[in-house]
Amino acid sequence: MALMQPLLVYPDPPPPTLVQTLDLAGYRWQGVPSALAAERNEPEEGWAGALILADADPEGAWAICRALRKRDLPLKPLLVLVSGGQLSDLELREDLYDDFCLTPFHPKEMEARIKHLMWRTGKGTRTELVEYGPLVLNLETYQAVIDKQPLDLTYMEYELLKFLATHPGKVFTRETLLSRVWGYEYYGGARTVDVHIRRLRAKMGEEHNLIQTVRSVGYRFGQSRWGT
Amino acid sequence: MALMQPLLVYPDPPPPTLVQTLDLAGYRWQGVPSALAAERNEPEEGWAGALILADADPEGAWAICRALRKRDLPLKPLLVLVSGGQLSDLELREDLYDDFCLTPFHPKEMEARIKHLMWRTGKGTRTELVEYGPLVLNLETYQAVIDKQPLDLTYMEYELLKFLATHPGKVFTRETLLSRVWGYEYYGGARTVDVHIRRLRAKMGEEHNLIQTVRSVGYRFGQSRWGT
DNA sequence: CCGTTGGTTAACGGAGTGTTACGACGCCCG
DNA sequence: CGGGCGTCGTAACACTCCGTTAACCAACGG
Repeated sequence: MALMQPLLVYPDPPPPTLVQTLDLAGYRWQGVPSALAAERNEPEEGWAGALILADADPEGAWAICRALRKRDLPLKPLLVLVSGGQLSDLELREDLYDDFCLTPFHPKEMEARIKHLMWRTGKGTRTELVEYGPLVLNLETYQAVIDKQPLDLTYMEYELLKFLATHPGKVFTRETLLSRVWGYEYYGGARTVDVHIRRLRAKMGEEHNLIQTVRSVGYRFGQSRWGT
Repeated sequence: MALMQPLLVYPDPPPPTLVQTLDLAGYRWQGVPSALAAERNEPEEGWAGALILADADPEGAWAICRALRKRDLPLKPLLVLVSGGQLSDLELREDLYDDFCLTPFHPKEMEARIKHLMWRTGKGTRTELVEYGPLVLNLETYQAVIDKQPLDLTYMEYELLKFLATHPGKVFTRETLLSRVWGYEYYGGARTVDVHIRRLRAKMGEEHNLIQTVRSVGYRFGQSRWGT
């Protein structure tokens, strides 16, 4: 059961039970203490996937997930380990993980999940696209297209639009957007969101009002899947 | 908290713990005893996904999975429930399921898996709804619909209607409404409530008198639920 | 250095909200 | 039967708050 590329594991060092499970299953792996280290220690062949323990240090764990997802190759099989009490944390972070496993975990279950995850992404759909009406986001190339015409978006604009477009219809407060798009510990004026929304609207053209403002609440992307 | 399409569940009837979990989470579901029944009883909207219990009758369960996968629309979110001893069974059947869960399961884990599966496959996510007769409030999108036609409500109108609709039949004094909808330490004229009630009634149309005034007391939403 | 990107601030306009005034209706009591 | 009183519906008005917008500044990276 040899794996060409190593698994990324957070934190470093991982707990003994996890080490034992991975070694017994024959996986190559490497612990990393931070997002920066993950980037720096990345092997030339790249990571085969990531295994993030979130029960001890949830904040750091989700930060890592976000960092990994925002990389040039956001498509890593990403498995998070959470405690039972953290199940509710998963709800608003659907996009940050591919699968999860409860701690304490059954070694066989962990192994099965890793295997299935590899299988899924191996034969997987390479077309990582987000589409909504005339808008298409290519998550691999970081390009946006509307009405078949390329959009020139900056990094933040792209991230904001991506987040909104992956949750169509849902209303988000500025605070939520700041925490989910900018980062959890971000502290800045809420008007920042307004301005970025405005720039997005300007670049997308006035003909499609894909982003609607819900007064006294926040912003919403697209129509509710629901209407009519 | 409703799902447009029902979940397919095998076997029929499912064990009580599963029934309870699904009902508590607010999912529509339907048990089917066989692959044939699954095809025959398929609702017009189709299945939202499948939940296959494999611990009691593995043979039958995998047969169902195979049948579902071979259909014209093979890509259903398919979740299998297996016991710890069956983990090795998963290995050779990677293509027959999208996710799995160990029995006995944690209700919250099951709910999280279903939700994540729905999200992954892009199918409609479970939306939090408040429904009463012809009125539907979508709490995620801050949209209101009556007789399948969208209502354009302001923030306060929406909040007031939401509060009333979540307590159908109950009478609230203006003071109570002011404190529960506007805020606890709100101090303002009681006629404020009247005006908002009026605007709500106007926007909802005169044909449904969903909001009734109880003279000298306050307002009530929906029909009173006095027995007789 | 200059150009790009991200974030802040302040002014402006307008939708949303609360108040007031007045008329209509019902109820009690003479 | 008919005032008088309290309650509710309605419309108009004024003000507050919120979102938009533009301009400005800071942090980069070449």
